[in-house]
Amino acid sequence: MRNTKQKNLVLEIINNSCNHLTAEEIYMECKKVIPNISLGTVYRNLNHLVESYKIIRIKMKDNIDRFDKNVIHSHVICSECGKIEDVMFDFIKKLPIIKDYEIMNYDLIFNGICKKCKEKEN
Amino acid sequence: MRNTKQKNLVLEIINNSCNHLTAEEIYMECKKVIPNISLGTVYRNLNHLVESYKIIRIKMKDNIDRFDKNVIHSHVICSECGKIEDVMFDFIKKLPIIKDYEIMNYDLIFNGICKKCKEKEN
DNA sequence: CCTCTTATTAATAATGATTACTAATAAGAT
DNA sequence: ATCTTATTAGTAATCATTATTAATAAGAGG
Repeated sequence: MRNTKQKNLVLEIINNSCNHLTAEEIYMECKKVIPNISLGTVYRNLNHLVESYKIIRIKMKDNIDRFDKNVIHSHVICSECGKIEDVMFDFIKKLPIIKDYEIMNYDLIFNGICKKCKEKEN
Repeated sequence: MRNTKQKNLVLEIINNSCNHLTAEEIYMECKKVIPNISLGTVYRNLNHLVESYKIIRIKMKDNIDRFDKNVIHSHVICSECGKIEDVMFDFIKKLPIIKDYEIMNYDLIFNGICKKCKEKEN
């Protein structure tokens, strides 16, 4: 895996963001620095960075992936409006031993209804 | 939400299967009973059943969703071959209290490398 | 510093899982 | 039985993501 300014930029954008960015959003941020960067390049580097555990991919119900720093934490997603937030609490203290598998990490997503949507319901 | 033989069939197929079926696989099973059932009908009912917590949706890296019974358990997925298996252990004893959210359930996926892929690597 | 190999890139086309649309049908309430 | 409307079959459209290709640039090894 080679070092490129495109790959470094994608990683830097994700590490410096507090949001859970989509590929399209990362692409727009990249263009501010490298105006002619290609969307395909962003997608390819996102895949590389996920595979090398530099970032994490969050699979959303709307089929638009989001990307985040690889810091141990979980997420809570509102089933109603799709809002996603970090949950900074270690529900799983250490990686479990699962027969016939070498476990690298885990994805934990809590599904629920946020305050705003709850109020709208009533 | 109305009861239809199509919706009941989709639910029955998922509840009677030990695998994590794709929409296409469920569609093929449905056709054995209702030959002219539409793929769109399967997708619509899958969405209804997920929204009403009758089944769960598993978002996969290959962007092909899989569906499973709504019984509390987790999954382990091989990053190499994509194989998915059940993990019948309650890592999270009860749903946590998260500020500003009413939590309904959670999705927990362990990522790792299976025995077969590990052996292939060496 | 210079090759040389080959991973990476920009630009664009293609893919395919899922959703949208529409007229016909059938739940199930009254 | 009638009526409303959610659901259906069939088909077309969507669009996030991947594939393709010729040109470029890491970075290894002289």
